[in-house]
Amino acid sequence: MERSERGRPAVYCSRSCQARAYRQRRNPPAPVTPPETERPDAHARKRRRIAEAVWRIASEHGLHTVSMRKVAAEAGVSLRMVQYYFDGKHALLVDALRLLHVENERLARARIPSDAADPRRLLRALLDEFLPLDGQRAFALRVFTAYYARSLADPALAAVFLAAEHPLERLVADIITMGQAAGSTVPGLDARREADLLVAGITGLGLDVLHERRSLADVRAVADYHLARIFAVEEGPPARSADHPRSDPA
Amino acid sequence: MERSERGRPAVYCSRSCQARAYRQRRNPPAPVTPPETERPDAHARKRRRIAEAVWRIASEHGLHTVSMRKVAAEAGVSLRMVQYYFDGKHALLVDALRLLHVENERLARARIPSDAADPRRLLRALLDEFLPLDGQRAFALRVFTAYYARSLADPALAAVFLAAEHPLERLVADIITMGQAAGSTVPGLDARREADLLVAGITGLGLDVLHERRSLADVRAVADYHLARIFAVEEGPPARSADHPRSDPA
DNA sequence: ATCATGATGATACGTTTGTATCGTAGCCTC
DNA sequence: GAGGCTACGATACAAACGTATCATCATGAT
Repeated sequence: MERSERGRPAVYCSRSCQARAYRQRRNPPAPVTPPETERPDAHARKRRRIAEAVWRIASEHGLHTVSMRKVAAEAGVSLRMVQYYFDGKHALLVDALRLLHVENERLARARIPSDAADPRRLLRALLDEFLPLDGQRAFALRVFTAYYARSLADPALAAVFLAAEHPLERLVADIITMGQAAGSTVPGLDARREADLLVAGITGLGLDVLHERRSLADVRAVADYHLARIFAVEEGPPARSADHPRSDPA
Repeated sequence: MERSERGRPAVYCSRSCQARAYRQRRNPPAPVTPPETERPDAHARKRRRIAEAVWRIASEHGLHTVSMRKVAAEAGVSLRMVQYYFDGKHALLVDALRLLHVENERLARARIPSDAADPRRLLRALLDEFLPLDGQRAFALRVFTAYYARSLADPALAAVFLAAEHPLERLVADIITMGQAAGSTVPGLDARREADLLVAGITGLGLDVLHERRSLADVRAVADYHLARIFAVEEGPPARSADHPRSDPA
């Protein structure tokens, strides 16, 4: 019959405290964060701040070093707060991945030029999103990589990747098809197959850059080669945006 | 001056035991496993057996769930044995990765046909090594993926990948070059760029298969498309070398 | 016969980790 | 002004983890 075997020992301050504790013990389901999506301001900001701490730790020391206490310290809040805003460690990891995903999509969407005039240039900008071209993209790439590996053994994480990343190859394929329609591509292409290998390949090469197994210039040269292979050579000015192995780490 | 604060408390069985303990305490460096590469039989077999347990746990539940005790249980040995044969947890992980690498290279080398007659067929066989075509390859791919992510934050693991995997793109490039010399490829190719995207892309697509984000047939279709793009279309019989997933979970 | 050594069992320590409370302060509403 | 709710602090605890011993039993050298 012992009510509490763990946690702080029960030395009730008053009858009212004891009564409230008893009541809360009776109906455990979710008095915490019931709205889940409302409370548009402070609540979401706190969650985001804690999630950012998860990202930083995962990016710098790996996902396996993420603990509730480290996250709390990194976010500058108490352990209790991490528990309060997230439903346990697993939920924290899953939610942090979700948040990173929407954040990343927001940033990417802002970075690629919306003037869809030149399919080749558009495709180039899109593929650049998978390369660690700046600190932010390298950061996100590291975190995603850590999560990706973990998702092989965690269906909840896998679901986030599944739901999120899929239409990307289709987008690339659409851009190539657009180029085909405009007659600016080499004839006889299979847009879907080209898109599939491009996306998977550039992603992998981006990881190689993180690993310092390849230089960024090298990867961009590979991308340029294949873009030139797909699209008929044109583009009057050389348009070499960053071909020189300028070595721009970070 | 207390000699032992941790571990089993010192209740010496005899003066000789005490003397030995004292001596061992004085010179800590490596009385265990000093030969490191000799003792060709039993020692290496035990290490291998323990490493296999690491692989299995990493493949099934992720690298972050690997603990010394779990490894011991999975390998059917005592915790002490894992400590004895490996120098702590980190060394266990690193060595297990090294062993998996040599094992995988051995298997791959045995699988690809050594008759280097047809470059296209040879390349196809080589790329197949990165796809989870059977239980063994899927298994190894899962483990490597887990390690790869961790290696982003662990230089010792990164070193294993760096030293190991690099000449692979060069090999693919050489095969393409071989095809170019034989005149069986489309003109105007850059063998290195083609090899870089092929290896990175097929690897990434293989991961998609593990994630069940793609079907194996889909990935092989992508590979076939690009092989056909690189090599002039020929090959009378369809020449499907190993389509049936024979499922050999070694 | 003694002793060193390698392999293995047994056990315990100190720390970290996830989680479970209990308590309180500030609202807001009746 | 009593009671409910949310946000937060403080604390505690069991389990797991990495590691550090000590003990024992072979076997082979001295």
